[in-house]
Amino acid sequence: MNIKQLLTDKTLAAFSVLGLPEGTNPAVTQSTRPEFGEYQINGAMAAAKLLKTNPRQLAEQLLSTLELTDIADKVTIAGPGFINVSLNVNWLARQLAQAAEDPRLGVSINQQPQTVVVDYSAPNLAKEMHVGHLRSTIIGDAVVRTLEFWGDNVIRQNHMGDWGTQFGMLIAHLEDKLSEGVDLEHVALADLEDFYREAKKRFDDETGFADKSRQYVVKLQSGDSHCQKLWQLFIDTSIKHSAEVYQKLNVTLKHTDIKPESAYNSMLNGIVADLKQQKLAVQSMGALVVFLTELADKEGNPSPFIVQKTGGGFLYSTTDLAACQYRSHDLAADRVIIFTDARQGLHFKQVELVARKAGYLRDNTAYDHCPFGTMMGEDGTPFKTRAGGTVKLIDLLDEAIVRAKSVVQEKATDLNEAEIADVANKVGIGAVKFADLSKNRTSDYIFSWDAMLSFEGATAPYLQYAYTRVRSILRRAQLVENFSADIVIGSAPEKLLAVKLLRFEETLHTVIKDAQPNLLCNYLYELASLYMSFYEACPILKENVEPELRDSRLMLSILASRILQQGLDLLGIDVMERM
RNA sequence: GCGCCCGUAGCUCAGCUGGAUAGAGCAACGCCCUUCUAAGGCGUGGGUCAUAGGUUCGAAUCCUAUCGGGCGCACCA
Repeated sequence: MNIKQLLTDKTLAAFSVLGLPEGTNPAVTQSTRPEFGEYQINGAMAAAKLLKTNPRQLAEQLLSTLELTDIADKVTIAGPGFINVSLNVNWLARQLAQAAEDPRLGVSINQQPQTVVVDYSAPNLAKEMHVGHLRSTIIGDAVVRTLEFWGDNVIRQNHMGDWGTQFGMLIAHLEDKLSEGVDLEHVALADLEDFYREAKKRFDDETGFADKSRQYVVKLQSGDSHCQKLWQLFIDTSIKHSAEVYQKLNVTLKHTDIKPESAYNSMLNGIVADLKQQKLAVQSMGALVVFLTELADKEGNPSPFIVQKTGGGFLYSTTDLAACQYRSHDLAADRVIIFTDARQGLHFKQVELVARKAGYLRDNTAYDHCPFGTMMGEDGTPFKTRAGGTVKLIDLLDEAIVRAKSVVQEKATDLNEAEIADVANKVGIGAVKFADLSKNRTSDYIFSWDAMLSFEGATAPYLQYAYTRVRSILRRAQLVENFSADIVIGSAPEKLLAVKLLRFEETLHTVIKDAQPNLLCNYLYELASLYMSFYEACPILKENVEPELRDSRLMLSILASRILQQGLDLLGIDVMERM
């Protein structure tokens, strides 16, 4: 059930009867204040402006034409031409009854599924995952889960960085270590982060090492078997690390979703040859470049986009073009969504321009780069540890779980050790994810241990707690299988909760359209909050509650718990029965 | 220099295609556990929506300029 859509359709029908031009925006929105009902139709004012008529009069015409019998109790005109709709409680109750019978909780299923390729997480395999990978990984995963729930055909692609220049450096360093007789598995690759730091130091300081590294890249990319064998060791180690992180983070990415940069290697020569042949790419200062006049500066200097380095090497631009070709043509994607930080905005703009011109992206493939902000420290400067290094993601998650455990032990009195461990895990991970997912900012993202691991207010634990409260009631009620009862909405908290429950689908659509899970976070928080108010104000299992009223409230509780669980699951956050 | 993103309560952030009196959480201060889990609820205080113009019935939202912050602009990804 999508109330907003329903009212939009009704308004459009009325517009059509009134002879308003096609495309007039009904502008149906959720009401801004309780006294304005639940929805308001603002389209009359804009339409009146267009037709140069009196908005109030047009609103009155619209009102007499609108067919909202049963749906609305009261439809009134206010101010310059607002139309306020107050929904009928019996109608609401019927919609809720339908949602309760539906495994999809009343959310309709996509009638025209699209093939959507979602590129997310994409860690650099030369290092361990650090906090900078958090956003792409969990935002991408939430959007993927939501798209799948809606019914799209989703193809996850973990565009792992396994082919870059750093691997030359790592291989060169590893080779030296091996010649010193170091035990490979246990020493050299035990801590990829340390290993990377050592190699980087040599790359920067040691004469000759950088050149040697570059030679190794060329050897690797041209298929040298010895180099590939060493390279494979890094890849395997690193993928193992990332799998651990994904599991701990409750992220759906699997080994089969990995489509790393190296997977496009065989396409790169062809891409470059084709760009030359199409006269899109030209030689410039030794490199092969596509000049983009669309992105020229004020003096008319076009923006350069290098597709092949001096000396013949390929770069990520080449790989991303190949990825466009593969996704749009081979996978037949209707939409490609890429989650990376905002610093790559220009790059993806360039990729899309070139890919469209060259035909690597079909016209009917949407290409959505969804950026997010750089991680900042609490002082507003780029985020680092006190020692000046990066924070490993796995360490962050472990700390979250430890902190959660101490809170759980303090608050939960009747849980055994195993239950405490389980709750701590779900609360800690949930808190980290919710803190991040609930933010919309595309610029600065301020990282704060305290904010992230605080378990009060608008946080995952609040939602999880709301869920356990509902479940506790449902357990006590000892409901029979397939319990069902009439829903009667008699009080304000019940109506507020009812309307919110019926806005689940509406919310999911906005999440999908803009690839913004924070909208789902807001919704779930408001739902939990309204349930908490309902819980305090509307007794259920207490004495002197009429059986009909009790059963109706149980129905509302069942729906609330199911939507909370489903919504949190779309965010990749688990719930539990007790906490 | 050019370009992109951003500036909303003390702090962290919402605010959907322009709508009515700009909302949450944290922090502060009251109240509410013999009664369905107090990780909770109810209430109070807190705002020149960076600034200045413009567009219009109506602007936090759109346009222009300025100031402030972040980031990006040729062989890293």
